[in-house]
Amino acid sequence: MTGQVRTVDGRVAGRRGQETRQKLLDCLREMLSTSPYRDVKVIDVARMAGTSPATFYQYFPDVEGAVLEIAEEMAKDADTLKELVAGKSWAGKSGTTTSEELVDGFLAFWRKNDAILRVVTLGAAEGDKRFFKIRMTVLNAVAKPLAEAVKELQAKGQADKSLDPAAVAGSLVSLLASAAEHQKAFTSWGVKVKDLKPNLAPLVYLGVTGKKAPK
Amino acid sequence: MTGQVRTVDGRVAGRRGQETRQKLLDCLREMLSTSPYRDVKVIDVARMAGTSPATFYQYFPDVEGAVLEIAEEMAKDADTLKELVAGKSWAGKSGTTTSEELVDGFLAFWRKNDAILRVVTLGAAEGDKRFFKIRMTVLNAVAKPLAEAVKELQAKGQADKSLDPAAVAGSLVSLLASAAEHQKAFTSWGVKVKDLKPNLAPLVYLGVTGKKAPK
DNA sequence: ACTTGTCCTGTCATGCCGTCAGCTTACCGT
DNA sequence: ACGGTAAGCTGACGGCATGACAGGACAAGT
Repeated sequence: MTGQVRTVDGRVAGRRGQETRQKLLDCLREMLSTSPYRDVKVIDVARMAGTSPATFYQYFPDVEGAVLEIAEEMAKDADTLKELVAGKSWAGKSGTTTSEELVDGFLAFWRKNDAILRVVTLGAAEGDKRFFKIRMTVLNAVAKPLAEAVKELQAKGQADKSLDPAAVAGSLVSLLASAAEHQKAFTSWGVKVKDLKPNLAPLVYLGVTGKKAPK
Repeated sequence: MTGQVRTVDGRVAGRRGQETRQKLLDCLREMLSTSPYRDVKVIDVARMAGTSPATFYQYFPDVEGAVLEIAEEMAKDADTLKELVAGKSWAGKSGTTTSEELVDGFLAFWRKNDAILRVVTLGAAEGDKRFFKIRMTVLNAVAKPLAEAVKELQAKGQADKSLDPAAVAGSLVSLLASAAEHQKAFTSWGVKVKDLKPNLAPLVYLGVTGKKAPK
């Protein structure tokens, strides 16, 4: 179903080939987290993988193509983020717990994938549809269930109905993404990294429920 | 005092030189808004400016150096953002107006400079101190006075004192920046561009005052 | 050992990078 | 008007990355 892995010139990749391919992806990932995206060169990736540039071009059309591969892998992984929101309660103190766990889980995911997410974010901002779609997959993993939660609270009359649930959820997820990507900014505002969660969680709670977080 | 403009090899730039330099910057700016950052080449900028690559290198060490120049210019411009918050009232309905004007002004600024801000954001995320500083200058133009406003409200007992004003202000500014940079994301959530302001403004109000926005 | 298809790399044409020497142009004092 | 001086620009060049291809190495089955 998922079609075998293929080289650029159409051959199917065997065991050894897939290993090489994977090694190239791993090295590229490593490279992305140590050099500016603009400076990542095929030749460096190939060197690090102990192979030649020609080999790289056998498996990927260019650096961007390989980056997309890594990004898609990560997007699959983002599915686990759904469970941070789906089926969770926002009532009273358990709502506080929910928001804290959401912030924590989201920040952890971003931190784990920060290098690739940086590139995805850039690509999306530049209007590249493929990167945009990947970014939306990640954000939606949280935003969709979050919007559902807001809608339910509104239906129960426990939240401000004048707000669009999708907009609220989207805003909160954007906030989390931005905070995760630029943690250093908060540090320079005097907010220590370990204080990030206690400061963001009440805002999430506030956004979802429209009420101050209970003690 | 502000030292004249100098070429890379130390000559002082005269009238004609400054014109060329400026033309190169303008073309680079244009280029950034039409091509992915990774694909912006010195030779293209030079061609567009009707000059040669060698001339480019006379005024800038490399593409990044020229980008920094553009970014610094923009950062100066960001000073006007202060007035969106400084001295504004958050009481009752005038608070609604304040938050709406803030959202509007901020989004407009970001839209106007989106290409260069994209690169600045990337550079900052990659840990480049020069880009980080520029980004903070822009964000602080809003975040600092906003934190002041929150602090004052807290002092008057009109806002939740358990939250760090700097963290709240930083979060809200991050949210605005993220929303501005990824307006298309909201569109894909079914939030039209013109609905962005009415949806973000109440959140800002909510974040600052801790209360639901009045009608 | 031979065949077959996968896998890798040497090599090459092309194009961008970044530098330098040297030519042209503008400005200034006399 | 004229020459001197510094600013301004570019052609040319070595170096390196890109991307394509053909051919050799290798593994597996017969």
